[in-house]
Amino acid sequence: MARNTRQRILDASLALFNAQGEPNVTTNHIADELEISPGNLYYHFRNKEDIIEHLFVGYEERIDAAMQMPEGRLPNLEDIWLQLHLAFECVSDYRFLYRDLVDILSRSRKLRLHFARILKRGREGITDVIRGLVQAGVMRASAAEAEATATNILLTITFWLNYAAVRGDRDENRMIRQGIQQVMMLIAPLLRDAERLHLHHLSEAYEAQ
Amino acid sequence: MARNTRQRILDASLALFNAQGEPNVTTNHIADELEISPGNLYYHFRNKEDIIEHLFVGYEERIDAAMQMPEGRLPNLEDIWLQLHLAFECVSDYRFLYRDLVDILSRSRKLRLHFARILKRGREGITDVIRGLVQAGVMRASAAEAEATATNILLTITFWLNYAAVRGDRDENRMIRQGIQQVMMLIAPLLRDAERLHLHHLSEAYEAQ
DNA sequence: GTCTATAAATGGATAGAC
DNA sequence: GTCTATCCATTTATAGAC
Repeated sequence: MARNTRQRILDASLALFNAQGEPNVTTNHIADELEISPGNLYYHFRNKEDIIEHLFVGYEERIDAAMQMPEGRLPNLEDIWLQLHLAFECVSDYRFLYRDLVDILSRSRKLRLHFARILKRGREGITDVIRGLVQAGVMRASAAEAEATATNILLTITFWLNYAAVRGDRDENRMIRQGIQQVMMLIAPLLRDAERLHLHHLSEAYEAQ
Repeated sequence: MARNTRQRILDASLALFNAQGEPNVTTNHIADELEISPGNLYYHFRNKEDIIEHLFVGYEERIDAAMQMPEGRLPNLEDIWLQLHLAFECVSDYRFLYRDLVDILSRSRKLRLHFARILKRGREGITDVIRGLVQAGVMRASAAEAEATATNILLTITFWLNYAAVRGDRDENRMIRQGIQQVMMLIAPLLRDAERLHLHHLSEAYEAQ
């Protein structure tokens, strides 16, 4: 049952962190939720930070997977849509991390380094896609505009859920859909007419679901 | 000296919150910093939340002032630059609020309502400017693009400092300059050629300072 | 207005029995 | 592996003297 309890602690912690915010969840809350003793929890993890670090490992795997672009060919608009979906859903599943991002990272040099690396990889992936679209003639953007757009997309993915939360939005799925639409609208002005039209069709279809 | 100590507590709190993050600053830290007793601090404020709420009042005045657009005429690019500067500097001066935004707002219905109102007003102000530029023929954007751009600018102003912090940026002034440039690059693709050129000239001059 | 002293509560963490 | 009991440190907050 060791593996089991350990995993249950991680699952319950993630759920509680996401629901109430990491600063508002104590190790006692987690133990209570699972109906185990605090001592038992501390048998499996050194401390709360240790739990967070293990959750982060799962997050990092998820986000790395979500950042994998189709190899050997240029992504089309549908591909991009899918990638955004994967990214936003990962962010959503680990939203506790983003909710108090600066504070959580400030406590751990390790997480700080890993997150910086994730941002860097995300930035590179997005930049590659944009450059590819420009070269394929689908998109028109100066080098500076391409850079700014990449930054902008990353910023939106990273903080969209916080923005939605602060505005008072509660509906999880709606938040994600709006985030994706927001990113798509950012790149729309850079697209050639045909693709721009295509994008708006996709957007309407998506909105209707 | 009552007024004096009260104000010193607010000043010291703001400085400490900004430097270390609000969750990491206790009322004892604040009292220590001022070399007054905790009891004295609690004579002037009911609790930590009370201090935050009073700081928020100052913030709200600042941000409201920063959102005032020139009346009776269309803003030009230089106006927009100035507005962004005022906005980013206000955000920077009260960055503790943005650093742990979701958590701080989650604790106080009052702050939540006020902040939602600020976002709403900001959104309206930005939308007005964009619409004005479109009508003046300076900018080209569909209604949906204009909406998305307004949202995007607001998102950037709100979370740029966090993004910079997470990337490991320390230089305060550099962060602000980059934030402004980032916003300007967002609207560049929507501008007519002449204004776009003008913007890039402004941008280069700004970068060189 | 300000201080000292201290209460009251919480949260993190450990020792030792089972 | 798990529990009970408990300790320690921190933080908030108040009472009462000056």
